[in-house]
Amino acid sequence: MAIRGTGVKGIASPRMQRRQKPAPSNGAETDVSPTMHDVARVAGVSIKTVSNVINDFPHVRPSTRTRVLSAIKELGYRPNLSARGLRSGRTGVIGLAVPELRQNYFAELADAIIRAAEKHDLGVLVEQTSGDRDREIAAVTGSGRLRLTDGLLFSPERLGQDDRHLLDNGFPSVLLGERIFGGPIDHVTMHNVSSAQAAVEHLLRIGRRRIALIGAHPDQREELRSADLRVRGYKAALHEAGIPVVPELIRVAAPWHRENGAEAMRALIAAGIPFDALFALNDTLALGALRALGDAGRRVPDDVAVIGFDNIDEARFSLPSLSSVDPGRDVIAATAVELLIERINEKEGQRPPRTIKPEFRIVARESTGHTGTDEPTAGGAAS
Amino acid sequence: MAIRGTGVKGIASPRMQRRQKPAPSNGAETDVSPTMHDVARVAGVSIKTVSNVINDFPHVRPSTRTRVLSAIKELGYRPNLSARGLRSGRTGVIGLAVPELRQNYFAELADAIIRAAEKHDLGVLVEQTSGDRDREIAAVTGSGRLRLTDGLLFSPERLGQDDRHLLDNGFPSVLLGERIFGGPIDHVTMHNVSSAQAAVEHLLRIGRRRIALIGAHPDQREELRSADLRVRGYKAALHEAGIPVVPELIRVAAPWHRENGAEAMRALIAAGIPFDALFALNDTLALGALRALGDAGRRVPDDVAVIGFDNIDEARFSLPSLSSVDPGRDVIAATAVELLIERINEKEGQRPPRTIKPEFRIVARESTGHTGTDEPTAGGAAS
DNA sequence: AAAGGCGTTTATAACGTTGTACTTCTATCG
DNA sequence: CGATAGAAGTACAACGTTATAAACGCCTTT
Repeated sequence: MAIRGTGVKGIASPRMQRRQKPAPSNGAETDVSPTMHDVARVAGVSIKTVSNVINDFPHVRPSTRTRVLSAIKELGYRPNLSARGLRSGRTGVIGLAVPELRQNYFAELADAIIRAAEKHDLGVLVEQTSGDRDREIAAVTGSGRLRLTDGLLFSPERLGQDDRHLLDNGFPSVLLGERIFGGPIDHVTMHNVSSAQAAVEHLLRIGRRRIALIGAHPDQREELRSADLRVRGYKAALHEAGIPVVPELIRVAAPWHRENGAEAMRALIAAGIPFDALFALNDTLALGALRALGDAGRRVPDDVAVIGFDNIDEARFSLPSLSSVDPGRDVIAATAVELLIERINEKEGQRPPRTIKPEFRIVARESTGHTGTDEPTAGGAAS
Repeated sequence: MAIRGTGVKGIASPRMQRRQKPAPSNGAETDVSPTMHDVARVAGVSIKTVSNVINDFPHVRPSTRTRVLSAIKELGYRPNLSARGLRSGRTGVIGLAVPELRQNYFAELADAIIRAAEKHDLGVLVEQTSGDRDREIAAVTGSGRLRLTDGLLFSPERLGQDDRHLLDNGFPSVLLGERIFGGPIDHVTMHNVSSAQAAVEHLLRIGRRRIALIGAHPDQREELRSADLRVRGYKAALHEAGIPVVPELIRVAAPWHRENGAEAMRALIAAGIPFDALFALNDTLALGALRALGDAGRRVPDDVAVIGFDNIDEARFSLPSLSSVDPGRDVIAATAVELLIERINEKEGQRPPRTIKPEFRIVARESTGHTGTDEPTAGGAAS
């Protein structure tokens, strides 16, 4: 009964689609994204042929191919990844969940991972868990935003050995870091024990005998956390050198931030225990300790030699530059991405989880008396 | 003609879909992701009702809602974002193109942006352009991977004023940084001139008169790059204080990396020109210069007071801690995300591009003789 | 008691792509 | 020269979601 025209009341006239496509009467292009249909029409072929060209399928005549390609270029066509993702079940994006990028270590890790993923034409959606246990759980169980992704690289900071079961989420995932071992999924980590041992041996080699350690975990139980593993390497090195372990030289610091490194060093100095070297369980702690040593008037490396762990970029430029353990970040990133891709492509026959540890090397710099250019003192493996 | 059974030759039997869904005869769930259809069946409603519940539409009876919600929970249903993206034209993901995360400044920027985006339920796909002009062009013109995204936050490092036109890509985009001004898209940047002026005034206030600058652009033309703008602020401060500008104290350094800061400082010292303060055009340069000052035996701040720009986290923990200009990174991030969202939601009526500059503040630390806790010496606006 | 009105719910058609099955064309061979 | 294999191209149906329009209740109104 309604007369053609504006409806009487709330009767909304069929609203125009957001992206209207005017009939391409003139040569000018519209501002909405063209689809395969448009390309097909311009090239005078079916949309499937367009698809075939785009996906490099065989059985497309060269002449047809060039016709389609030029239509694509002319229209500025770009595939709709949502549609492709819906159809193919793949989005071409993987998720990366890290505590926070403002922590140098994770920024560099993310950097390396994005580069590695890019080689495989994968995008990386970065999620920050902010050192929050619940957010880590959300990320790994998929409650989070990451359902647009094909898989997940997960670097926890709060979840621990007891949360192993959470990793078994049926979603392609690869674990990074040193907080959980023996979990149900692939894991790329590092030679914590042997590389820590090598770091301490480096200090021993330059004649130090009273080697402090900063970064032990507050609770006393020996677990599998990287802190515990590195402490184990520290003790092993001392043991093999026949040097007794002095408990007072092992200092707690958590989390591994600069302020805590500085704080632990101040406490160590205040305690009045003599020491001539420091093994900090990561570079950030070491940099904080360096700061506290400077405040206290102790010269590095003359009075105290210092070595860190992780070999973050900053270590090269601190004053003095910081010796460190390079755990092979680029290799870790590349390996993690490759494992994840394998899992994504895996049909059903779940292979058992793998754990991979790239080789490490000790990078000697000024803080342990090295003056020349960067040069690895020792490579290694065999954790 | 073919007998039922294996085909004679290449006749592929209709292959099963990758994700088969067994009839849900028993209570046990299958391992494939359930869809709205599954939820609808379990809840005994239509799929549209499920959709309505998920999208918090009105006109759903409470009893129906709870029934649907429990079905969702029971099945562990999770919406397929590709499908949603296809249908709605939105993916819920924005792109962030930065040079590289291993540069502290960009890591912290990305950190802030991811947090800001999360507040709006947006994911962030991070792309690294690696300081490569072609890759920056690819990112901004959309040739890259970012077509799964609803919009782009772009922080160029190579593109300059002459590339303005490239930004007009018809894709919702917001520009960050100080390399391009007056472009065709929204821009979130900072008060380069006035904040640089304030930084130098800070040095003047503590009695310094021969203030060096590190980070000027190699080419001499005065453009609109952040380097030029900050140099302008430097000169303005000196001018107002009635102090002549000494060209030899203005040192070139590019790009703004530690090594170049150290290098420029070494050159400055070698040139034998007296100076009692340094304004480094960013913190990274300042940290490099700090390193070189230390090597040369100059005390900071006693012999040379130093102030940087950006207020990266690291500035708080260097030795000595570094005074800096805080350009308001969190505000910049939040603003950029909000502008982008506005543009994404914009129908057609293109509002003209906007440029927004948050307030800045000067953070005085040890490198300019401040010993207490962090405290802003001056806030400011009005570029 | 029939007619409307409003709160709910549903059937169905997109969105843009790729896989399957089929058709048409071309060249080669006996 | 007709048969035929393979290359080249096409029609159509998914993928899982949301928007539209229409239908179904149930209650109020006349």
